[in-house]
Amino acid sequence: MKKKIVDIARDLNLSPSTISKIVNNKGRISSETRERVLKYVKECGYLAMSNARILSSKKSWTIGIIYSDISLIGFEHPFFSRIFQSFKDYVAQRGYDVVMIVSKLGYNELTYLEWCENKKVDGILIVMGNINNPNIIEVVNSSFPCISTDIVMPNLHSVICDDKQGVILAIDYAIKLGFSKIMMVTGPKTARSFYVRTEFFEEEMKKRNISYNEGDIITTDGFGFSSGFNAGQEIAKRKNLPELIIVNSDVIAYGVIRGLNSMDLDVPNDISVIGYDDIEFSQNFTPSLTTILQDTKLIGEKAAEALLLAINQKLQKKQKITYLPVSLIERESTKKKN
Amino acid sequence: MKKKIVDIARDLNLSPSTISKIVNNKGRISSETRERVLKYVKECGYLAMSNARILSSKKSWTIGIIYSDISLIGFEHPFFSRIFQSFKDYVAQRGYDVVMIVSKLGYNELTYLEWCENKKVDGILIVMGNINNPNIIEVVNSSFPCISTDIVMPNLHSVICDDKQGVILAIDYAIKLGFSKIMMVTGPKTARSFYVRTEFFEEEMKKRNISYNEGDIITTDGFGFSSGFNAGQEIAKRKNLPELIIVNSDVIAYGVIRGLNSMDLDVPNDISVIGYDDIEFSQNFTPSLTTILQDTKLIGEKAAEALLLAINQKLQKKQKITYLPVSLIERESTKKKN
DNA sequence: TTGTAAGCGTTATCAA
DNA sequence: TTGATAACGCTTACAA
Repeated sequence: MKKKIVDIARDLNLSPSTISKIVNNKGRISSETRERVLKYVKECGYLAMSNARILSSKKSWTIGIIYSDISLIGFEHPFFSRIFQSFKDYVAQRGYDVVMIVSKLGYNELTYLEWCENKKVDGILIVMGNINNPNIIEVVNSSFPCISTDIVMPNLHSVICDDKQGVILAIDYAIKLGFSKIMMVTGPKTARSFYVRTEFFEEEMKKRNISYNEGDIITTDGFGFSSGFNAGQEIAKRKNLPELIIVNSDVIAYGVIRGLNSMDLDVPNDISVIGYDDIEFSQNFTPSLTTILQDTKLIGEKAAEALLLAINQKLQKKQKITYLPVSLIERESTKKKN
Repeated sequence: MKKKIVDIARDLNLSPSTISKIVNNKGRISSETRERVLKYVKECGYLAMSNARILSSKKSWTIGIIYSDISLIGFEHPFFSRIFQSFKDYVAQRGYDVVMIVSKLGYNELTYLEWCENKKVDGILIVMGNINNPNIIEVVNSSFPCISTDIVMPNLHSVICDDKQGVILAIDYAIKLGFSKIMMVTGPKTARSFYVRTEFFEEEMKKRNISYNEGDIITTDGFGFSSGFNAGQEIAKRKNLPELIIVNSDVIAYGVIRGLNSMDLDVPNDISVIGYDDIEFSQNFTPSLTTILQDTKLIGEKAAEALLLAINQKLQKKQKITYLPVSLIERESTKKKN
């Protein structure tokens, strides 16, 4: 049977509170007894029972995770899965457990906030969420420290990739290849990333005096392959073909390529294509996809770091965005002019 | 401020223990007070503080999840992610929270078992694990109820898809298409599923009197695209080409197809290919992949159901395997003979 | 520097 | 049918 704190205390002829102070690194204790206790504690592998500890202290050493939401993708999206994984590893190293927040627990319908209060979580990670979800809004505006690796909204600290840099990398790369007839295909603008990337596209194209018109930005009505396929076919029908297409998602990009193929246009020989995300299959597509890589591991770590900071320093909540760098991976779907 | 049980008791002029009994559906209470309490409890949204409850009772309403392991894939593997998601939803409906089990919590290296004891979890799901991991072996042989959706071992109840049926479906489909020169490409046999599928392949081929020899089963040395690519090239070099190849993983299958392509062999015109898993991209490959679909949602639900049963009935631990049906999805990578 | 005692919010036992 | 009271195992004022 595992020893409790009273057992340790008895064995060492000390009081439980002394043990507690030592293992939690609080109060002033003679270095002699401190070492004696630490040694013994290590020997018998003592660890304070999680629930008793949480009950009697303010801290729970637990972080609640809001994943999935209205969108049905949830855990199946490798982009967010990776972020979650790296976040989890980072906080685990520092003693935090990670619990999935659910809004229905048994017969009770709970708001996220109620759930968090009930569990006394120390902080909350929104891996993936929806800014219009009242449940999320409530949590963000509560006193719980929060961090997001997806949504951006008032009162919330978000750790996300630098979409502006991504677009710039893509455009400059296109220029370097010798192209000036550049298009963008983007997913639904309800998603923040798709929205801002088109904004930056227009901005940067103007800045570089590259002409383009409205029709050079196509917004698909879905997130998947087939949306891209349709866009690809539509592009192929135009009399004035682009030389290069920047697509704001690898999945859609792959659809675009096949759509072009279906109209007898080759990538990259007729048209070059740049994707976004670098999903696992991007290197296995035919052609393999030149794309903008987002470092999901880094996102998870930085988010974890920021959240733990907020937890420990009781920082005032305010909107903040931490941008992380992206990079361009050169593969076969793009090719120099001529 | 949320009401505690004492607040409720005071408001209603009852004792905390009475309230407790009612919300937990225990003891004999007059239906009159029961209803009065239930009504009030619902009104003010009272919910017992999780940690206090766990501390004073035997049950924690928490299930620990062992995910990822020696293999580095972890959450990035959509197959397991989906299982986890559906498991989580099922148990949440019945009042259980789900916590990731980590083996390092702060400065303490914990075994899985120690962690589970510390958290007093009610049961454990092994989404993905390794049978050689001492940590896992220890947990499986402990008194904690366990369920696995991946590994199979003594003392453990596993809920997995029927690999035999999958192989039979593939072979019979090949026969239906008119083929008799059938090969199998499999991933490393250290993985249970790859191992048993090759076993079943040999068994069923013999049973049907379809001739094949050793060389007709290729074992790749990796799980990825490139492993398949190499296998595809190797096959293409043979003088005696197969008519159909059963590949035990979609990812590898895609590699095989490209490997064949690289040697000027077309799929399905020269050779048909059947995959396994039905990953998201299987319908978007060129050609789209005929494959064996595993119902991940069902796996998660059945595993959850079985685990909750084990928890509530304190069943004796023993090895057991629950097989779930698979199905064949017909797409473009296969084609009738001639 | 160490110990005492109260308290965290429940549930469980037993008595009324 | 209900209510006292003692756990549950820990932390934390406060006292020594």
